[in-house]
Amino acid sequence: MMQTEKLLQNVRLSQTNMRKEILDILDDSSLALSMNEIKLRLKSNYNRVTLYRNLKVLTEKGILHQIHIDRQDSKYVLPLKTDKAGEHDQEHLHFKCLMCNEVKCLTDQHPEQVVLPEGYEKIEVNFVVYGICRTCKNKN
Amino acid sequence: MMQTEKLLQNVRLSQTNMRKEILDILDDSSLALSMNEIKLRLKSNYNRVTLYRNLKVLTEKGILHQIHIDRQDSKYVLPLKTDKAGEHDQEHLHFKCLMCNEVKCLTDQHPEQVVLPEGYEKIEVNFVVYGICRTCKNKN
DNA sequence: CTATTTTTGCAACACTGTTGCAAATATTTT
DNA sequence: AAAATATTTGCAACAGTGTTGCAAAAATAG
Ligand SMILES: [Mn+2]
Ligand SMILES: [Mn+2]
Ligand SMILES: [Zn+2]
Ligand SMILES: [Zn+2]
Repeated sequence: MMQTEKLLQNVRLSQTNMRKEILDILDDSSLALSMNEIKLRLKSNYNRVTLYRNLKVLTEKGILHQIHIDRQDSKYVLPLKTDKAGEHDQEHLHFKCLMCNEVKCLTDQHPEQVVLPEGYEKIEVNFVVYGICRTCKNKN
Repeated sequence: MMQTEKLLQNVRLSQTNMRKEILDILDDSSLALSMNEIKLRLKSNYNRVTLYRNLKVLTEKGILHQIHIDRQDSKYVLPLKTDKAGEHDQEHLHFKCLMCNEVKCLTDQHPEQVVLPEGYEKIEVNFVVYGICRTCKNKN
């Protein structure tokens, strides 16, 4: 069980049911989840705008990390997952399987440091590899 | 002037006005352009669905390359630009300036080869770096 | 417990994605 | 070049996400 209360407290956000559920859902999931996948796992029928606003604020506060898969897909992960603390500390790639659509963080490899042109400043990165996962490959 | 006719011919797509304009617009642009930025540069008022379908089919045929910036932004480039032929051949990073929102292909650097877990197959990559460009940096 | 602050749900609108279908246009065949 | 065929376009329509304003509800501070 994760200390959701602590996470919210640290960034001075109220402890609401939806927020605690979102964090629990992501803590339990081994995959990055979309807004809709999170919505389907919520216990009650919350409003979609509220979910949108909560994912947004949790991302802005740095509690959640948003992966931009493509125009119609974006996924969220909880870097401080109970069983994975620390793995997310460095830049890493993400993998989206084009058959099953699952998204995984490839935290065991770290891309070399990005070198930008003179005068450019890096703030954040979004690295996604698209392909076929092992499970899907073994199915056909 | 680019051989738009050749490009379309090669993939057996009809030579329509919109398609030729799209290719000309991207050939002229030093930046990756969004659907809307392309729409604004079109000579006549084409239908947005048609533009969407053309960008889609041109991307599927491999003539255009689509960069997934984030959930509300995706950009298109013409890798075979008249003055840049070949630069796009290898995997490369893209840079989005969070102040001016411009997106550039960083074709002079190539990230090291991606290594995936055993059994995974890579099909495509999408690497985006967010930050501040030199121009914007010099403004403040 | 009360006052204050924050969050929620709802309505409303914007934009992109997506499909079906008939009309228009491009290509192929005679 | 005209007719036949294949492809593309524009329009209507709907879906999903993003986004804001605002009043009601819930959480937090005093
Ligand atoms: Mn990640
Ligand atoms: Mn590029
Ligand atoms: Zn898969
Ligand atoms: Zn800039």
